[in-house]
Amino acid sequence: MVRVLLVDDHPVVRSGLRAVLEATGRVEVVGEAASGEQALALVPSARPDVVLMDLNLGDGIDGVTTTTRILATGPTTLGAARPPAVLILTTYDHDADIVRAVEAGASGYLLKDASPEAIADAVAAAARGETVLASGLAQRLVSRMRAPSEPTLTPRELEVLRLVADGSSNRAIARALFVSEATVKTHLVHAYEKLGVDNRTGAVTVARERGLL
Amino acid sequence: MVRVLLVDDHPVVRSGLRAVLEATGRVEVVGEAASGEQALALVPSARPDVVLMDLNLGDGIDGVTTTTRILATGPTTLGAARPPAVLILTTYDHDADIVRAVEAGASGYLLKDASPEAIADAVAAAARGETVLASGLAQRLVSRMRAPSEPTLTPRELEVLRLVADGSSNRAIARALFVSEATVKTHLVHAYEKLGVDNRTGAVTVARERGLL
DNA sequence: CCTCCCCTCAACCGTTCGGTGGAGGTCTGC
DNA sequence: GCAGACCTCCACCGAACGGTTGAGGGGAGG
Repeated sequence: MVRVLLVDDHPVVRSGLRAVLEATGRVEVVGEAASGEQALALVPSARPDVVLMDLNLGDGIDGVTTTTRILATGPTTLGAARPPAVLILTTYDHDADIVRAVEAGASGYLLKDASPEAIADAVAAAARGETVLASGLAQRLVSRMRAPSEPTLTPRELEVLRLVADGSSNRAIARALFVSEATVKTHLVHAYEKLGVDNRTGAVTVARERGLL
Repeated sequence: MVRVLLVDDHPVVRSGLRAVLEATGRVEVVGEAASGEQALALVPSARPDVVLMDLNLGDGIDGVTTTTRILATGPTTLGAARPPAVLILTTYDHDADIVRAVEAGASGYLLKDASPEAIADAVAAAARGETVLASGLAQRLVSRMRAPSEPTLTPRELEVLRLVADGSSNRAIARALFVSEATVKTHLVHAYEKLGVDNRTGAVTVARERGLL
């Protein structure tokens, strides 16, 4: 029996996962958490083999952070030989956080519209130490490694873009970030190039589509 | 026993709802549909008292359309005395479609992060013919009736705004809509006033927040 | 019929943006 | 130590945008 901890802020989804997993007869749900904080508190006592975690946890710490912390719990914490595998569950395929979670050490990710069989299989695979990636992300990771066809915005560029999204003028952004207007324009021009657009509104839309904002 | 039909494109959510509802002992799940089309096909034979419907059904016809059609099935269809009550289930509180669904005759709406008790209560209330509205929308409906503090964008303004969101220039929008650039600017100025902003990027953001795009 | 709303267009103005081509600074990693 | 990335800033230009006023036509509804 694979010991699983469910982490999702929706009670209904937790019930559904529990029903789906227990129906397989191969999985034992050893706990449920409605937030990242709860999950972190439960891991030591519940000692799951696999943590099935929603990325979008509403208020509180997010799924990526929770994943990082769970995987950081070394052998020192209680008697666990090693931290549990973390399997990411998410609604949207185009969530930039997925990449971050996998880079943080998650064993894979699943879409919420997956079939019960697919979910059960993925849990079993994660318990065996394997990695499970749905197609979309696999492609994205490969392409990111191979050729950075989707360039990364620098922190400063992102910061500027966030203010642009609010409808701020370059002057306002400059004041907010304590830099000159020229600097703001430079950041924006760079962001335009990276996003493949030629104006601020398009940049905001593309950034949103890629989950950068 | 209240007869309920579940409509959601996520198998996990359907399982969760089934588990939650059947645990109350007052509800019988008489069917599950993964799409609007399936739901419409199942209603006559399953004869539910209440249809619990997700607004976001992925591909195919959407939740609002499905709701409209279900409620349009009069006594002519089979032996049903009247169409079932439709209870909307949605993830986001700020979805403009909620208002449309309620206007289409839905008996109320629930958020997916609601507690099992709240969901069961809402289903029971809907079966009794009552209306259940979560707080957010109730306020919105009231305020929309009382004072249009949240003005409505005209169809043309929305159309322009959608193109703006893609990063199109006024000139490009004018060409796309076969009007002059002056007209585009007029629409935009009106939209800015209604949305309480003073530039296109801010307008897009506010419109997105309000679920208008 | 007359009003109200929506869509359409024009001309003019000042402001803001987008694009270019620089330049100097810090910090990281090889 | 030096390349490379990142952040900072300047000056200039044309293009696009935001704001205003004014105006005409069509459809819905009292």
